Amino acid sequence: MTDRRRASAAVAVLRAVHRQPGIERAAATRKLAMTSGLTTETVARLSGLGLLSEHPVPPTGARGRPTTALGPHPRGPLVAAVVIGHETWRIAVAQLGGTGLAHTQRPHRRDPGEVLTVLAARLRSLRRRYGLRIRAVAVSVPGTVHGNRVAQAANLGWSDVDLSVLWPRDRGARPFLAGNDATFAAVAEARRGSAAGSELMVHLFMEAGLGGAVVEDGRPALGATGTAGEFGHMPFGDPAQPCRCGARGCWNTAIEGAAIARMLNQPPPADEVSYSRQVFAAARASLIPGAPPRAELAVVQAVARSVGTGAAGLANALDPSIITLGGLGRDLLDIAGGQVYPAYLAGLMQFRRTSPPPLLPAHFGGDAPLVGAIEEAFSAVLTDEGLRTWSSNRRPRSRPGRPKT
Amino acid sequence: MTDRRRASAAVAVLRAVHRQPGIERAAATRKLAMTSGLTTETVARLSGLGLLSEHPVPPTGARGRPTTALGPHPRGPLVAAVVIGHETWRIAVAQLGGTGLAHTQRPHRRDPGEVLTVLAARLRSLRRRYGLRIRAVAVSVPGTVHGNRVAQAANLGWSDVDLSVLWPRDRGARPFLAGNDATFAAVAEARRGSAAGSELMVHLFMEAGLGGAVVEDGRPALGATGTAGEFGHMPFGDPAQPCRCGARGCWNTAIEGAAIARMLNQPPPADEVSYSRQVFAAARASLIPGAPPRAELAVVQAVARSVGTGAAGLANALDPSIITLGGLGRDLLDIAGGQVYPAYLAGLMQFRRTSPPPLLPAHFGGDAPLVGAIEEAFSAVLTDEGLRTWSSNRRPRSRPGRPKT
DNA sequence: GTATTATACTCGGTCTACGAGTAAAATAAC
DNA sequence: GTTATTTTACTCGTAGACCGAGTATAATAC
Repeated sequence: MTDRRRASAAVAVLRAVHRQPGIERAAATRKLAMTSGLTTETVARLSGLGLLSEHPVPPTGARGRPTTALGPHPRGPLVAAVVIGHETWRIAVAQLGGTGLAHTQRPHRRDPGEVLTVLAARLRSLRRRYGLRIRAVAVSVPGTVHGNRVAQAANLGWSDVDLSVLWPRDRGARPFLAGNDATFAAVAEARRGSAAGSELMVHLFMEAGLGGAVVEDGRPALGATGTAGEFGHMPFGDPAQPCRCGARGCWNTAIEGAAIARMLNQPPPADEVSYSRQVFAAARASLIPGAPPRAELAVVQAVARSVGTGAAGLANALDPSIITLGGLGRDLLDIAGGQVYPAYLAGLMQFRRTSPPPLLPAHFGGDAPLVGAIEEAFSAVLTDEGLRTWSSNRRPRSRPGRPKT
Repeated sequence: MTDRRRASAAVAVLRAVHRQPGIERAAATRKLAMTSGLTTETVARLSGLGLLSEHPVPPTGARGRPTTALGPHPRGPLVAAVVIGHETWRIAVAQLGGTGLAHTQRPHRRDPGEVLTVLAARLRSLRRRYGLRIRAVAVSVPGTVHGNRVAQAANLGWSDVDLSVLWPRDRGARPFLAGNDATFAAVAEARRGSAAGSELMVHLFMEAGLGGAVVEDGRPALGATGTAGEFGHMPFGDPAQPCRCGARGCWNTAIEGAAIARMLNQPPPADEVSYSRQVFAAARASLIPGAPPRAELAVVQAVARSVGTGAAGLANALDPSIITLGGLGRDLLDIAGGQVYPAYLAGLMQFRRTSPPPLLPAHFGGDAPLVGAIEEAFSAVLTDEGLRTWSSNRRPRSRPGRPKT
């Protein structure tokens, strides 16, 4: 039968090392409730496979035989992460633990063909350089992603773009994941950011509009078609306001750049992300003592109240242990936390107010989608299946020495 | 290490039989991707343990050695389910597959002490009658449940009531689960109702207010504190309307009995559930051709639009494969489907409209919480741990014959 | 009757993890 | 300095679950 087991001890150890590089053997043994014998076997096997390395730890002064620290192997598995932003693209290669080995960032002109051609070339080059060490690729896009296609990316002006050209399938069938930037950002916060270790978190990612994700034990809720997390299209707004999505009263109509422009009696901006950033900067400037009051501040405060109320509604419905605000949401808390928090508390059901889920700024800024993409790529690698594939790739050269001629 | 495996083959077979009693051995073998040898071993073991029974199947006329059908064992494990409703309580005992062996329903006077005393006595009696065959108990309450306590149950007038008195812990530590009726109703629909087999469903359960749950692969999303699913307290309503929960603009303020009374310029009803039912009945009556138009119909239609719009918002955010409407929601679709569906479609993001998640009436009516409670109780039983407990309980009498004197 | 087909059963082998016992490498006590 | 204590690592026999190849069984088809 197709392997009915959960993560084997080997995968559990790899995941523990990925989550916390440098974790000590003895600590991992306890945390995973393993017997010391199993740890010995497992670590020996994983080291032999080139999956992790052991290092001595500096003496602690405590009694007992010293343990060792577990870290990524210098020739161990890697993942590639690609982030297509509204002005630049980024590529990174990361090893176990999430630390990067390579990183490139370039501006682009939003032409899908052009961008994908350049990125495909970069990925080919990485493939040549790292070979089979690259075990998975994740691509983040600021838009709606269905399978490997970008259905719609408003801020890029893309629609129905096939991303699978970036990573031709090879015999190894290495995982290729495409996803929404807000979802990846949420994963980043849940695994390594403000919500690290949380069982159930909600991330609200505010850039042009509002996106995000529910993340349970580090796994994002992707929905039936992979398009969950469009929180900006819940009817938390004014029912009279039409939204670009075709509905009315979407939360986004109280938050996104076009909404801010409307409230400021300005024409709809061409680049909403940059526009919102400017308005936020202006609002922030008027906070400086003695600075003249500006209309931008009042608008940002209105947005803040809307975000607070909506966050409370999500807390009521989903009962998360924590909510994080990313992207411009971090600035929002900074500039108008005095509006966000009261609105949040007021929107919570009475019984939730005694210990409300913390509403915190995200830990990551612009790196969030990249970190999340790396995490998701590793999630696809650190499985029993991934372990099998890695082992079988290495088996041919298991006997060290020159290849026979 | 503490058993790292997923459900063993034995548990997988038990779950398959529970899901589909009478499933054929050969079909189960294929469905679970088992080898025939493993099936032989597993079925023999489970039959021997008194967990399931084999029956010949009527000849199909097809070639090949005939298979057998798998069903619950006549002395196999049972669960008890208790449903406390706003006017009556119910208790049922069910065997593998969910079919009932016993069922009682009685009216009550909403006095917590009185109700719990009677229910505890009934459960003691069931315990005497069925002994250790009862492996778990689930209790459904129309209110907010934290652990084993009812935090608040508005329609019962209960607050801070401890349910654990119903089921004293014994050595076996048999699972005792308390939960919200809407959550159990959602599970019922997801496992055996309109959304049977769905990967990701959202259930909206409308009784006094709106509750429900997101159910993924049959498992309800309970939230960090077990109080997820309070969809009625998302701000989908008029921001000016105060809600009993302490917030403003809750969806409930457009839907619940008090809201309906307000819209009809009537005083707030004492029993909202009954009141809403009456209004719905009046609205339904005015649909009969030739009947005089009634204000109730317009109000129910307004409620319908609100439900449709909100359901769309949830679909946008959560991307379910199906949404079901239970409780009064079934009547709502019946009476005012012409308002629900257009509002639902209009509220969906453009790209979801080409194949929107079906919005269907629930399959179960008043039985939904009972069926869901039985399902959840069995979920707690059909695990490796549950299997171990059952086996160890039987081990003493493993050698058939009279007990030694 | 014999062939074909679908299913069930048998049994040796593998893999994972347990658990009890032993060894190693540090500090603490005398 | 030697011995005791503590913590961790390693060894090895055993148990359990499942695979997989081969065999047996019970039906229909020819």
